Amino acid sequence: MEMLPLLHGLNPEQLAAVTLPPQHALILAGAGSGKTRVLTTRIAWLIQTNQAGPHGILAVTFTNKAAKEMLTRLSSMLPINLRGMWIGTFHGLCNRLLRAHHREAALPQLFQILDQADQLSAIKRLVKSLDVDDEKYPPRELQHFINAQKEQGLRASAVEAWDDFTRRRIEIYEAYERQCQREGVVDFAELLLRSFELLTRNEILRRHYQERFRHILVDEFQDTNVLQYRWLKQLGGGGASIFAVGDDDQSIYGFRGAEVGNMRDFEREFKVAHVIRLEQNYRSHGNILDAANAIIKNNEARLGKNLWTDAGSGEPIRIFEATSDLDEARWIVEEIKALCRDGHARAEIALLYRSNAQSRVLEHALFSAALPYRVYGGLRFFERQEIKHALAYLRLIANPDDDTAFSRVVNFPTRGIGARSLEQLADVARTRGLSLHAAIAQLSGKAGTSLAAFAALIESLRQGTEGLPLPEVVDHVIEISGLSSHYRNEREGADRVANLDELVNASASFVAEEGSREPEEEGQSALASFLAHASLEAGEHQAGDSDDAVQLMTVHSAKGLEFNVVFISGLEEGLFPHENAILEEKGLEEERRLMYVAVTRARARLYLSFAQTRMLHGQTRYNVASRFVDEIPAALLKWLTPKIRNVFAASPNASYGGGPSPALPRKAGPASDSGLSIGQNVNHAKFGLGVIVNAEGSGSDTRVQVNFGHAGMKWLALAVAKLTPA
DNA sequence: TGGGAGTGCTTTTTT
DNA sequence: AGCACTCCCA
Repeated sequence: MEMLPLLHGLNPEQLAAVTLPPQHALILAGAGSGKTRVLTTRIAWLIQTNQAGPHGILAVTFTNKAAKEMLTRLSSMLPINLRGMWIGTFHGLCNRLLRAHHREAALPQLFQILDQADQLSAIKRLVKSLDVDDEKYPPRELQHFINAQKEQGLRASAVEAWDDFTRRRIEIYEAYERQCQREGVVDFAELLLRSFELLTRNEILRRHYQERFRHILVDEFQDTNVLQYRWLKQLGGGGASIFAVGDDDQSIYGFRGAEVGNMRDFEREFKVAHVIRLEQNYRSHGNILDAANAIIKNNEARLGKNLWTDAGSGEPIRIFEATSDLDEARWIVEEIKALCRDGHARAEIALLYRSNAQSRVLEHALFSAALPYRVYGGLRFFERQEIKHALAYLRLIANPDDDTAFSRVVNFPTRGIGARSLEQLADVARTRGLSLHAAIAQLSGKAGTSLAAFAALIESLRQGTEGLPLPEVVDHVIEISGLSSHYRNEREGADRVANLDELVNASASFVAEEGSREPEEEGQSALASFLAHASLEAGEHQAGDSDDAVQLMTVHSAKGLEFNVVFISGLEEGLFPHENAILEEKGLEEERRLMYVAVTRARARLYLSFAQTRMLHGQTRYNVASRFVDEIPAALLKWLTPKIRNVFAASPNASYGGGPSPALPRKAGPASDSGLSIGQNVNHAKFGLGVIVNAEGSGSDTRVQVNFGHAGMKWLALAVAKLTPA
């Protein structure tokens, strides 16, 4: 018997994973080990060997991009129609489930989805109407609280009230639930929780889906939160096989509720017979992998895994110590220029940093050098102001009781409806238990007139678009609402007008795509699915000016990507690892995983850099090199600057070779009469080598703040502490 | 109603 | 420093 062509070229572990008999499986897939390939080949194999039909497969990812990628690869592997297959994000699939069973889920057919920003404004509105003290209960904090509860699977009634403060927050959570229900809107976490509850409560539906999906495949399993895991357990509870792929070493979203522990729990609770490890890396050269392995080895909480490659060790890792953030940026630009001269494509060069604030200096330097670049992580299409305005009008057509949408555009473009009128309206709505829109009819006087005119506008939009194809609906709404002319008259409005036009195009291509793919949603208003699409998929990040551009992004957004050349900048204690994370063990381990992710993005060449001083939040900070630099074996590193100032290495006496000494701003401060100055390296008997970052007081009262790296930031009295210049 | 001044925040981010 | 947000005045 011959092997299916689809299995050709898989290594033994990949093959074992792909062809596993129907049983629960945990695949530990290291960076660059062919994870997506295994996942898609597994699906193709199940179908080709008739173990499952497309109908019986559920595949879950975290991002729309990953879902799309999977679908694309699958359709090139299988010459069949994949329509019946459920591939998508957790949220997308839950949306699909809730749309199909909206009645059972107690939702209006055209329920709207609140994105993060919508949710926040809904909470702000609620806080105002409940007369909550927003100093004590900041809306942002409430939003976080509510989402955290939902992600634990907890309704307001189930949250434990341990103190008065929490009790009040629970009341607000409860009021928020009522408000959402009244308005017919759901937030992201609600999509998950609501569909989980639907399946819990409704045995018939539960069994239907449990019996339908015999194979459940999960991508990036290390990123699942508590609720997502329970959701999977429930769907798989009818004897399905769950095939979970993940990498605990790449879990970098703990800060927003991702639970790496789910991997261990899964292994235990589902009695996974043996975990398959994909450790052969097809991406990076040996030195890069060795560095990554050496770094991650310092983490305690690991399932354990060691990447290897047969690609040869390749080049050493280049490391540069800059005197300042500006100096660092300048050096990076010079290096990139040289790389481009050597024939490297700009798009194959990535510039990574820990936090977005770092991009400014880099962008400036790239811009000055006329190097095309593209920054990821900006405002996305569906998040733009003008787009959200247009969508709000569309939402009001679908559901005039959507108070969030109502509030957004009731006076935009301005039509003389001021804060006073809206307060009046909100009062009426509250006392009578009506939506803002419904409350208009109860209002008289001047406020009543202008608001009635707005209600009439919404009604005319609804009537004027009835039966029209979606793109024409969108176009009509943009024109008649006054948005279009408003932005045309605005000085800087040209881009916004263009974006509104683009929205019409987006709706047209949505219809074109959707019509060919979603037979199950027939009969449902195209408008509603378009609105859901807009919420669930915020759209491409801001397009770059040029296709062949240097790629700038945070380490987080680099996950899943790879480049021939990678720069990791700002490798400084306090920045990377971030100071907020250093204190707790878990935080530091997550930072280290982040570093691991960063390093493993590189195929052939990796640059590391750090700066002695950096401007942050309007203040100059004095830094020492990141501990992660020291976790890389010295033999793998090629220093482009003499190795000094590296507090973790025991060579404090190395001198700065050649050139002028680093241009540290040495202000004559209180510290100077002791022979010490800011920016100076010092030795301390207990804490070791550090750098002075701040000083206060004078004479015998002088205290200095010293960054000791490992030992942290300390304030020391000069009279007491024995500090010697290093 | 809109803009100017004052205030406060600032890790990472997808859905 | 830079940005978002609020508040107050013309």
